[in-house]
Amino acid sequence: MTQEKRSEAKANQVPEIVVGRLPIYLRALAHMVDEGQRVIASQELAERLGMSSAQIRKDLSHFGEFGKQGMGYDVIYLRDQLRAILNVDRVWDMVLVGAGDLGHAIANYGGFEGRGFRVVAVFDSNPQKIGRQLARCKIRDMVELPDTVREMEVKIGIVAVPAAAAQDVVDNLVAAGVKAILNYAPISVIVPDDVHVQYIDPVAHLQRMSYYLE
Amino acid sequence: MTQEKRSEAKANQVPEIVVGRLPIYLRALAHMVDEGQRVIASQELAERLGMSSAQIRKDLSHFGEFGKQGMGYDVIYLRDQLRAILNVDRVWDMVLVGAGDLGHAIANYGGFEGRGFRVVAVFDSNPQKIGRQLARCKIRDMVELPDTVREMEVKIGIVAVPAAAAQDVVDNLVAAGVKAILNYAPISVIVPDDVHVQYIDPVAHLQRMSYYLE
DNA sequence: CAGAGTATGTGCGCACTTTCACAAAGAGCG
DNA sequence: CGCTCTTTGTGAAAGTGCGCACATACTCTG
Repeated sequence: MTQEKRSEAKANQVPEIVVGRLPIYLRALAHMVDEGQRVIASQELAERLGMSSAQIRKDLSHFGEFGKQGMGYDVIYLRDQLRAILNVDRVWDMVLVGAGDLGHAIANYGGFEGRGFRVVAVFDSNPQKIGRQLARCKIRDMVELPDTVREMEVKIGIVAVPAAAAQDVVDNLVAAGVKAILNYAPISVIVPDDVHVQYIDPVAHLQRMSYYLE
Repeated sequence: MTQEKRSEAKANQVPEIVVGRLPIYLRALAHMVDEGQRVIASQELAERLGMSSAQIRKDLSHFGEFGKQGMGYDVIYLRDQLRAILNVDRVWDMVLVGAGDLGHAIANYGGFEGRGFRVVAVFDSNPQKIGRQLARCKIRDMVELPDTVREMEVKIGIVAVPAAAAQDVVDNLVAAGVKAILNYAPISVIVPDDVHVQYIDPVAHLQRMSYYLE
């Protein structure tokens, strides 16, 4: 039954908002493993995350029963289950487009490793940059993008180009078969229904908070 | 009436989820201004952002009446109104804690300027780094943080330190009077009710998408 | 092994969000 | 100026999400 529930989860349409919280739980659990904590109650996890324990339990219940009544959750077990649910019990290859300052920071970011992702190719359209080394990758010409993405069967793209170029880059990635895009350009892009986009826009977050300031 | 509505907006508790969408609208409008578009209908804006036009209209209606029936919205006017609502018709000073790779990337990020924010001070606890120049700032010792934040009356802090140090840094910022924190460390932190926190965790966004992959 | 204590998983109702759909308001044209 | 066309702003309806509260199940102690 638990197994059945887990495999049906995607068909059963787990709410997006729930999926969005799973990485938060996973992040917290990973730290607890580091700290040597073996067991955690939804109550305590909730306090750490500033949310209600019922929400955590209900979120997890979409995917199965992971806790032991009277005890709580085995930290390592739950972490591994969440990794499996989120498909990060493997490593996903990503291509990075844009080798400017931002692209450099992303390529050198140490936080991907160990959490399920890595950059395997970098592209830029500036001839000055093409051929240079960036982290473990040689910077390639944008025109090579379609072939590379297809050959390597990459499903995730990171966009780190100026806003004006972002939609164009996204169209290229989508045409090449990419199904998930992490967009650092401060602009909303349009993609087909079967492609996912997430935005990294620190300024948008800051503005959200500045509303409440003063 | 419009004016009244605007000034009452904060007391009237505009839903957080609405406030969170305003920066998205502002971002899109800023681009339209650049592109020379003068007028926009909620319909067209909605298509660009992949949402419903009714939602845009209802969101804006929390703050006043900005459109002209039969015409749509004056792009520049609406942009300026949103800037005022979000309090970014001024420039907010921010302190950055952490001068590692990530801190460097943030300090050199050109996207803050022009959208209402700037970094005015950088701190690190590593004696090797203290005193060095980073962007326009000299890196200061963490022990100077409380005095500096208070003297400069800074209300926003950016955390770019390892996860293990994040809660400690946040506590320091809060004690010094910071009311908004942008946290790049991949860990949830605890703050008093009157302090706002937003998280930048690219991996969390990636995991959210990898759930749907394969 | 029984009884006390603890924490899960979930049905239910409330609250919040989104969408629908339309009256009202302005633009433009003849 | 009146008629048509467009698009806003918004009540009301539909749809989602959240937390309470409790039955259930497991642990631990004596």
